[in-house]
Amino acid sequence: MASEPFRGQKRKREHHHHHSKGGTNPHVNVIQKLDGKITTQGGPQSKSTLQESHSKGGRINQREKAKSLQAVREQLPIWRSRKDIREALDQNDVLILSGETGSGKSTQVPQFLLESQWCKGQIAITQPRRVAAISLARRVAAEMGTTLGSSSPASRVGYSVRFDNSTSPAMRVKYLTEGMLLQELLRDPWLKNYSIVVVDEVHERSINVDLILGFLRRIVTGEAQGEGKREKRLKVVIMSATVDVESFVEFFQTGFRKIEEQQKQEAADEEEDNYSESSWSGISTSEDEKAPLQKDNSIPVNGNVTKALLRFKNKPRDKSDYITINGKVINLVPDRSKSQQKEPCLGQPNGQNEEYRTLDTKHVATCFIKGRQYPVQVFYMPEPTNDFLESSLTAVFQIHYGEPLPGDILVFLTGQDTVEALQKSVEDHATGMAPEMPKILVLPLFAALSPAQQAQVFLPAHGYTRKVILATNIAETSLTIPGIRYVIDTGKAKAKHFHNGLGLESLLVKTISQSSAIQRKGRAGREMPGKCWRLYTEQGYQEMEKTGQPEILRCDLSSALLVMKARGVDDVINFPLMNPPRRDGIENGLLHLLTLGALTERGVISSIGIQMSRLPLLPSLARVIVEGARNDGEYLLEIIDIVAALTVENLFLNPATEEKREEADTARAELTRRQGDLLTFLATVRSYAAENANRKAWTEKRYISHRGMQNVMNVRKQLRSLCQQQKLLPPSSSLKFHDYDEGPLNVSEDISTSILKCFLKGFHANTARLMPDGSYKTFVGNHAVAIHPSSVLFGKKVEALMFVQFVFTNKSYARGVSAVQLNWIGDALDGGEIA
DNA sequence: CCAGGATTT
Repeated sequence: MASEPFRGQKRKREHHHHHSKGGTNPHVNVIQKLDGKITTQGGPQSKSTLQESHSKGGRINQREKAKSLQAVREQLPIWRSRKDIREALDQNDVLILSGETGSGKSTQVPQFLLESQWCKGQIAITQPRRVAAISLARRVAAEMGTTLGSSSPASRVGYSVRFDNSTSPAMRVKYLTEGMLLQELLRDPWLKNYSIVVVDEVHERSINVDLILGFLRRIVTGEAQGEGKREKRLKVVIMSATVDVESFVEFFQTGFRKIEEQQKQEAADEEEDNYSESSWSGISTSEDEKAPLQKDNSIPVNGNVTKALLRFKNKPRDKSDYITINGKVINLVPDRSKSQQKEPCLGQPNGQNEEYRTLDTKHVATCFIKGRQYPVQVFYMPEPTNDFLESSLTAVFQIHYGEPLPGDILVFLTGQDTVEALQKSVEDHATGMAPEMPKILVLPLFAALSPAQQAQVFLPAHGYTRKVILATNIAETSLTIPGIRYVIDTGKAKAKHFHNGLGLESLLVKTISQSSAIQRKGRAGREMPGKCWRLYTEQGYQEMEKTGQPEILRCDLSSALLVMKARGVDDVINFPLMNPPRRDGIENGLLHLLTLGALTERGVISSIGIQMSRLPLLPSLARVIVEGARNDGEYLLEIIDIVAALTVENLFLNPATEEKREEADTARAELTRRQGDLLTFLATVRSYAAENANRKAWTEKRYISHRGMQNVMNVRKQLRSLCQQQKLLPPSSSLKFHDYDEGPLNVSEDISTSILKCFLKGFHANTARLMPDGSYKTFVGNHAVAIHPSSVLFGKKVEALMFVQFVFTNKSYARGVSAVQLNWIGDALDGGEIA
């Protein structure tokens, strides 16, 4: 074993919060399966205590339960602030509430506000994850002494997540996922159902949260224009775990300030038409400079060259950004300033909401709530390490020899490869331990693991044994593991990053942020005082970014832009975002939507775009569905099956041993199609659907995820239903193959070709051709690309490829690969996707 | 010539 890294180490104590016994979650007693993920639930709200009953006795029981929970509520740190929180929102539109772990904010804030005089509608609380939305709703229902959602029409608490809606008419408090609120925004742009929207876990800065904050700011400040305004004001609560309250305050105040300045400006404009120059994000706005940004999007196909010359121009007042393609001028930001201006709406001074206009800082209140966590002692390395696996190994045994039981160890690693490597080395070393030492049980934990394997982590080890859990980031926020007292933090994680010019995403190991490090450390202090070993120096910690980069700065923006366009945001460049993405990222996303036909030449969402936006899919995949609906939707059911499979990650499991891998290969052989992964998915979905006897055994034999296939069937059902609603599919009664239980497993060559041609409508930019040396080069940009080893086409040579994902890890890989013909790619472009 | 951090509609 390597030398001890922590000898002569620096010690430091952080965050000694007050703690009283009988905290929120002293023991965890229920394992709940949801969506293939195992989650724990806190003790007091265990499943058995929440079994709803419609009998009278059951209701009395509920009330008694709620009464006993009241005492627990009053112990929460946030309880003392309930009056302040209510008053803050009596006087302000926005409250930024920063509450540390264990403060009770996610369960209590909605209950406090329910009693506010102005709160007549529903309260929405958004969560980034499904499980959180459901378990919080369950907890709050118990505290309020009411049944949960759909179990009774009188229920006052419910939740809404995809595939699982538990709501009722009398409901006042609704927990929902961020994605669900964005979906509601499509139907109800002013969120009229709600008196308050509470946005929880904002510090995670998911792209959905950033979009939601933008939409909420537009509503609450009056930046949003158009018809259908609210009669009552919307209140907004932003809840964050970290201390960077400032940026959220600034974000909302900017909105209020902007409206005031706009109104002053309008008054001034009565006298003088002001054409002052302004610039956005460093882009020159000079009129003389004809092409401040110019890009050659040449796509050579069949000798023809489609030139997409991108030119931007900006007149600050009318924002008529446009692209020129083959001499055609196409607006990206349509000018609706003439038609939209004078509409009286929320927040404008001539309306009944005059108090909006008293512009001082009173629009935005802030509040800080102490958390309740056990103290965690932190150790740093005296010197940086260049081999975190070796350091982890040393640290595991240093803890095992030096720290008492009970107390399990959680190690944060980067991915499946590092988890498996460390598992092997820890197990090897453990065999050489003295027999009187406690045993070590090593448990891997990452998303691709089967639910049964994930469940191992939550079971107590029997005998004189210490659990060592080797996890990816999944254990940082998504899963909470009981019994952890020692955390080893490598300071690394894999992060995805989208590269605009290349249309390529990378998945690379990066140094984590300080807030991630704090979050990881906190995993040791949930049930008792703990210790955290950071496999980097204290200086290393100081040099980390304070927070991680928001997702919106790291991803393909076409999806987010379609979300905005479909919800009436034409001027996407001025949509309020806390961290506006680079201009070229927006251009790229808009251009992508344009080539998909989701936008018209004027930059307005097209009928195709509207259809796409109603599908819970990436724009490219949504476009494939819409394409499949043309020609009488002949192959749309097949396409839906494939798309459904594409949306589910880790469908085909990767067995740990070589032997099992071969077993999987032979079992899957009947599903494999030489045309590639897409048609292999089709055969898989149909074959699974046709299996009536034992679907679980069917998946196990083939090393296919059972949960994953169940998910595929859910998505398939949803896509079919959405397509029927939009008349992309005929109603089910006249549908020949409504369910493929009887459908053919194989499709003809002609049908395969038609299907792949539909996919080219969404993915013509993701194509590559075979080079003389046997490698593949993309059509767009001529970049080298290799077929991913998980593909059925791995190692095969075909004249051209189409792929669903282009990702850089060790090198550039194509995933979701199909064999196509060169001339199909030309056809896809001639078909007029630039409508 | 050999591999996918985590969410979500």
